Amino acid sequence: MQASAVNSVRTTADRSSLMNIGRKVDYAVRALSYLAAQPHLWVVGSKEIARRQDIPTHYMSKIMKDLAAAGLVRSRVGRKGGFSLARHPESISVKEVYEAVERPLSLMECLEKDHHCCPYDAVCTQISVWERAQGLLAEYLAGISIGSLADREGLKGRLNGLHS
Amino acid sequence: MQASAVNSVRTTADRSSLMNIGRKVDYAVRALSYLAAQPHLWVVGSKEIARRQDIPTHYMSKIMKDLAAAGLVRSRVGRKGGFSLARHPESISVKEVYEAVERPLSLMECLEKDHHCCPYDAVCTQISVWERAQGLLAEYLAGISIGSLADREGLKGRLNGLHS
DNA sequence: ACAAGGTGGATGCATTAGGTCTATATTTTA
DNA sequence: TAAAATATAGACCTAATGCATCCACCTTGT
Repeated sequence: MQASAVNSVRTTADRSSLMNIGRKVDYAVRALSYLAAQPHLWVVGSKEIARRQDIPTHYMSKIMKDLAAAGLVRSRVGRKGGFSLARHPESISVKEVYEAVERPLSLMECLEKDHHCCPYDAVCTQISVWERAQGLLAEYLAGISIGSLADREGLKGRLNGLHS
Repeated sequence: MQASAVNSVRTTADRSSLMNIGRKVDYAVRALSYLAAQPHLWVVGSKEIARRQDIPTHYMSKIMKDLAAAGLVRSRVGRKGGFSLARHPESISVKEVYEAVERPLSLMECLEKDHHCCPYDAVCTQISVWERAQGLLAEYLAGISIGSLADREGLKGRLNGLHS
């Protein structure tokens, strides 16, 4: 009788989380992509987003909270409530989304400002390598907008479209 | 009288492993950097590497095993045994090192060949983004050689050098 | 008033990161 | 040949993390 039946189809076969973008970011991008394709300021309920993009319902609530806290979406509480983008879709980058739900992009602790991760940072030969790698990544992701990923139908809809 | 006293000075304050290069890779690069600065085919015992680069001794043994299995170092068993680079330092890339001790560089499961991580890959809007990001990263890391990171003295030695 | 929504937080579980230890096989050298 | 120093193989341990689920509460439209 309720929408809880389907859920994520993924197997538990997660291999490593090192150097991996997590599901949280995946889900966040999916959700925002869906919102990005709606009419301006259109409010969409979380159930709808979750269903169309196949995101675990309750988990997404937490994610949307993060996105709201970061100022990427606006939420409306109460009946007929839901979410809408708080900014122009073209102005929201994937890097921002990542940092909204995860943390500032950082390939190693050493690279975090004022973190002084290990006593050797003054003489470390690798720091500059990871720093540059991280810079490349950040620059690229900052250049990709949610607008460019807009998805009016949602994954489910488009997948079924292929089948028909 | 023994080398076991110091160990890693890092606090336990690891934050997240998502999108993080792990310590294993850090240690592997340190070890290879040290070997890269030795005379050609010079054999160095693991105790010495561990001491000079401040790597947990037993943990490093496991790492060296991976590096040997990947053909990056040659090992010599028995007394006076140890490790030496199996290839020219300039020909060993950081990407290879990463993949020797960790796994093939992959930002998301979806990107792994033939993994078919989720039912939506055919209609996914984000895959190409992560694919390109991963490509940039891989390309950059493939261009950095262990030779360019060679460290004759090791972190400890060079740090003390600064103090004097 | 009440139902449909978001908010905030407690809780849970499987896996991984990171590391230690021991037993064994191999080689040098005394 | 015995002993010492080394790598190898793998079992084992622990805290933290990833990925959720659930619930009690507060807001708002009808």
